[in-house]
Amino acid sequence: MTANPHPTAGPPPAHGHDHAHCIADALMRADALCAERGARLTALRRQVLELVWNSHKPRGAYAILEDLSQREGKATAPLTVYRALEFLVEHGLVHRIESLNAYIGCAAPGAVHSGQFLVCETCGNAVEIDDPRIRAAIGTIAAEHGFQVSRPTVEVRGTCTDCQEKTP
Amino acid sequence: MTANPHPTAGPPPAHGHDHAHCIADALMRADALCAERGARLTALRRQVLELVWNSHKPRGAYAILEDLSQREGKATAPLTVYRALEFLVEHGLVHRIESLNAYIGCAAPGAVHSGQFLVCETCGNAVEIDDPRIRAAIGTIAAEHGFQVSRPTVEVRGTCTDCQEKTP
DNA sequence: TCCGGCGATGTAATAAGATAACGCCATGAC
DNA sequence: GTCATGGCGTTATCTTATTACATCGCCGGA
Repeated sequence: MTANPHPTAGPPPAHGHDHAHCIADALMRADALCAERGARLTALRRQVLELVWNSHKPRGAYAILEDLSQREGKATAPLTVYRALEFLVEHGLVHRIESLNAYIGCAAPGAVHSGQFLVCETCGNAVEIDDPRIRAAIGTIAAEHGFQVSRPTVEVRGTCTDCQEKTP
Repeated sequence: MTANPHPTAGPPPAHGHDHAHCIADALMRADALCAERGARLTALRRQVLELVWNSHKPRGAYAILEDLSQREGKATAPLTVYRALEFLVEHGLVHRIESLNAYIGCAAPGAVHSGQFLVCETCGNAVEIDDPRIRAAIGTIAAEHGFQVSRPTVEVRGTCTDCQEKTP
């Protein structure tokens, strides 16, 4: 990580797209969403959001912490990051990937997010999906059990297309 | 926890069933399955399995560790428990609930387990389901993304019937 | 203007969860 | 018997997350 002190200025993370655009978009949407809700997207929170969006890989809180410390030029406490992440998760700007203890930017904040992910075990990328069939199936079976859903979590581990091609 | 030094000898955990039966069943199935596979269900592993089955609530590794230490009458190292859990998970006798960092006995070891759970946030109970619709939906969308599934995880947080009735 | 309150952040300590490295011992194959 | 293997013990350490308490700064009302 020390090789690239300014991660956001680096080349796109081999994902075949202009990632700077992803980040800029995410920040814009976050600004809009928070303005709309009267939520305070402070400099710190915005910075953490940007660091989360640094790639399409879920990032651990302590990895973000390191980046943040580096940017600020001074050591930052874990709590600082956890609090920012808490805010971002609450507002649906970031999702937590439970099976990795890691965080990833939400592709569609504001919209319904049932939190479904395809997580590649090889490259580490995670793609957010929001499949109505899965959502429906969960709703149905929950109803059958008289279970009231508050937060459905779907994390599918496996291998993405790119990685399958690389190692056939 | 210190109030009940012999958890397995206690009353059923308010779940409306003879839980001792659940435990005995689970152990029997485990014995059979391991015998069939030539896997060694040692005394330690069996003990840990029993402790996992102590309730229908997912239990943390350190909670199990405490129970184990108490039973053995001497301090046990975390690794001991983790190794046993690893074995049990590998053989599908126990599932890990990612969103809780906790472990729970598998209701149907040997059968296909796609690892789907309804987790009650109030009472802590987790019910394993294995809904073909959810499984199918995950399979479909994964295929659509060219994603090769290795381990699907579905953990639905919410409130179970009993707890809904208690706090309407 | 000053003050009170509240939300955001800083600091320190520690809890909770998990693993790495090393070695001993029991079991079973030969 | 001896050797290899797998299970287990011991110690240290790492990662992840939270608790408790202090401080800062902004904003509204007196």
